[in-house]
Amino acid sequence: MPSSLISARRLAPRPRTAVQTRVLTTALEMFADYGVSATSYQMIADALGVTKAAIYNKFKTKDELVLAVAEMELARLEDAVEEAEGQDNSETPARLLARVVEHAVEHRRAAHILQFDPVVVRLLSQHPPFQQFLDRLYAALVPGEHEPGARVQLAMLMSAIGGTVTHPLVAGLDDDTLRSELLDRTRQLLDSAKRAKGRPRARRP
Amino acid sequence: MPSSLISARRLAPRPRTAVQTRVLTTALEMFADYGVSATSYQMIADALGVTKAAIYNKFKTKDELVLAVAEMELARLEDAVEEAEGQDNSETPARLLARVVEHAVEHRRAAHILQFDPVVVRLLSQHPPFQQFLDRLYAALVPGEHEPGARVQLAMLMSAIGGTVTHPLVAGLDDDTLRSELLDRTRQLLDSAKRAKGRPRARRP
DNA sequence: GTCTATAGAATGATAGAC
DNA sequence: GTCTATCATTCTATAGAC
Repeated sequence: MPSSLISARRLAPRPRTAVQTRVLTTALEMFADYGVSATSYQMIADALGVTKAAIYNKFKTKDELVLAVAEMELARLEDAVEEAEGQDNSETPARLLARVVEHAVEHRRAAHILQFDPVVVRLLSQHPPFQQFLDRLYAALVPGEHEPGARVQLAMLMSAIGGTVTHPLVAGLDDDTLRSELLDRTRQLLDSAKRAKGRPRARRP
Repeated sequence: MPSSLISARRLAPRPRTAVQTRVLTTALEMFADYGVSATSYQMIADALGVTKAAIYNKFKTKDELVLAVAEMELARLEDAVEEAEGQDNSETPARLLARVVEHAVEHRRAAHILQFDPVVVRLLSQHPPFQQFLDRLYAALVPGEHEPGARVQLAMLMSAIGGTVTHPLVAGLDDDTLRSELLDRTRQLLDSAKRAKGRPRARRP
C-alpha cells in the first residue's frame, strides 16, 4: 500500500488568521448549543460583539462558515490517520482508535456536531475531500474488505464515540474518566470483529 | 419493586385522528431529511397538499408538533419497558435491548432524530415525562446504581443504536442483516459491564 | 376544517461610507 | 475590516371568510 500517494491528499490545509479562528470557535459553540440551522449570523455576531457584516466579510456564505468549522475540527484527526497509514501493523487500529477517542473527549461538542448535525452531515456528504478522509479513517480503523458486519461495526464505533461524549448521562464525568471508560469499551467493539471473523456466529437463543 | 406504581406513569396516552397521524408521519419524514429546525410548516403543508393554516389548526405551535412526533415514536417503546419492569429477572435486559434494537431498525430515521436532532433533544430535556421514561428505560437496561462505568456503557448503547441505523455505511443493508449484526454487538456492550464490575481495570499504559 | 391574506419578526446576503 | 442601512425572502403565527 503506497502510503505516500494516499498521504498526498490533504484536507484543505488553508491557514486561518487569529480573528477567523475566533469566529470559527464561537460559531462552533453556538452550533453545539442550538444546532447549525438555528444559529444565525446575527447570533454569532452578537456573541462576538461585532456586526454580522463583519463576519460576512470573512465567510461569504453560511455554508462556507459551516465547512470551515468542520474542516478545522476534522483536521485535528488528520495527523493520526496519516500516522496510521504509515505504520500499518496489527496494533495500528487500536492506536488510531485511542487518538480518535481522545480527540472526541477533548472536543466533545465538536465531535457531536460533526457526526450528527443535519446541516453538517449534508454538507460533508457533498464534499469529496471529507468523504475521502472518512474513507481513509475507516480503512485504517478496520482494514480489509468491508462486508456487512464490518460496516455495522464501524458505524457503531463512530456513532458511539460521537454520541457518548455529549450524552446527558456522561455530562458530569471528567475527561479522564470518560476517556478511560470509552476507550475500554470501544476497544471491545474494535476487537470483536477479529474474533467473529472465522467462525459463523453461534449464540444460543 | 412495585411495578404497578411505576407503570402508572404513562407517556401522554392521548389518541390521534388519522389526519393528525398523517401530519405527524409527514413531519417526521421531513425532519429526518432536513432537520427539525430547517423544516417549516410551509414545507410540511406543501408535502401534504394543504395550506399551513390547516396544520396550525391541529398543532398550534411548532414545539407542539415536534413533541407530538417524539411522543408518537417513543410510545412504541413503552410496552417494551413496562414488560421489562414487570419481569425483572436476569434475562430481562437482553430482551429489552432486542426490542429497542428492533424498533430502531424498523424506524431508522425516527430513532436518529429522537436521539440527535438539536431541537428534539432540547425539547425532550425540558419535559419531565420524557426524562422519566428514559430513566425507566435506562434502569431496565442496566439495573443497579449507575456509577461512571455504567453511565458510559448506557450512553454508548443508546448512541450506537440511534446513530448506526442511519449511518451512511449501513444505508445499503437490509433490516434483517442490520438488526442481526447490531443486536450481536450491542449484546456485547451490554454484557461487558458485568465482567468489568468485579475487577479494577488493570491495563498496561 | 380548510382556505386566503396578512402581520410582525428574523433570516441570508449585499451596497457603500468610513 | 468594520460599520449602518437595506433588500428580498422566509419564518411562525393569527384573523376571518367559507
